[in-house]
Amino acid sequence: MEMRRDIFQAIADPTRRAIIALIALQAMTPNAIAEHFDTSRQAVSKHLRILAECELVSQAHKGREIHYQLKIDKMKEIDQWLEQFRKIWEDRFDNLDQLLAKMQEK
Amino acid sequence: MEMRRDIFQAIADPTRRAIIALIALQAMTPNAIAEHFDTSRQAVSKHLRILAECELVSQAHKGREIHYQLKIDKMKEIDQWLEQFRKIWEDRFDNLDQLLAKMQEK
DNA sequence: TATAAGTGCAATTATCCGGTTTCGCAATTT
DNA sequence: AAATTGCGAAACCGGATAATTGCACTTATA
Repeated sequence: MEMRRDIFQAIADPTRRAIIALIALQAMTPNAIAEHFDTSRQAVSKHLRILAECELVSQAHKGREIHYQLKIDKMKEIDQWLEQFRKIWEDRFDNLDQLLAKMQEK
Repeated sequence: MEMRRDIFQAIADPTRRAIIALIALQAMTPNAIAEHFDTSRQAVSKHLRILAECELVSQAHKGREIHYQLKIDKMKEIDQWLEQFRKIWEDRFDNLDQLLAKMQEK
């Protein structure tokens, strides 16, 4: 029943996106994270589990606390997927640029 | 009716991501798109409906055919969301860069 | 040692999602 | 006019999801 998750599914949930942003700069415990949302600690824990399955977070155990932090490098996968589209919209921008240049010549 | 969808949910499904890539450069009909997948035309139609709800595709009616094309600009929304993380990983790269520079000084 | 705090896991439930099948409608072809 | 083609909508189904609740385990504190 361990479903194969990927990073795109991970960021589909708005709460998960908020968590990702929250722990991007500094590690946080599940309890501390849960305080930022209108949901239970267990629900946050589940989200963290999903993020961990996608290797999007790292865990640092300190006594009975567990500090979660975003593995920022993993986010580059989204960036890489976007690359194909970025090429297109940049090309179109260039074309528009050239068109404007031609119009100015006349 | 369901205004509950956003672009992140749209790209969560792998088939939808493939459709997006397929119609990024040129408009295609549902039938033509469906030929690229191991699924029915109706299923593709459902995906296109979801993409349309997110304003990710444009429709051009030609007789009884409907040509769908990706609204590439909408993809920039993902890019904008990534911006916050791009800053972080670029900063870390800079730090690493400076660290390497210092090490070479000695 | 007894209690409290921090956490993960299991069971439950209501909802959502993606697919198929069937159907109806409009545009084209014969 | 009749048959075909292209399409979306509705009904349905099995599996996935997200949230809650209850519990068990470990670590810290009284």
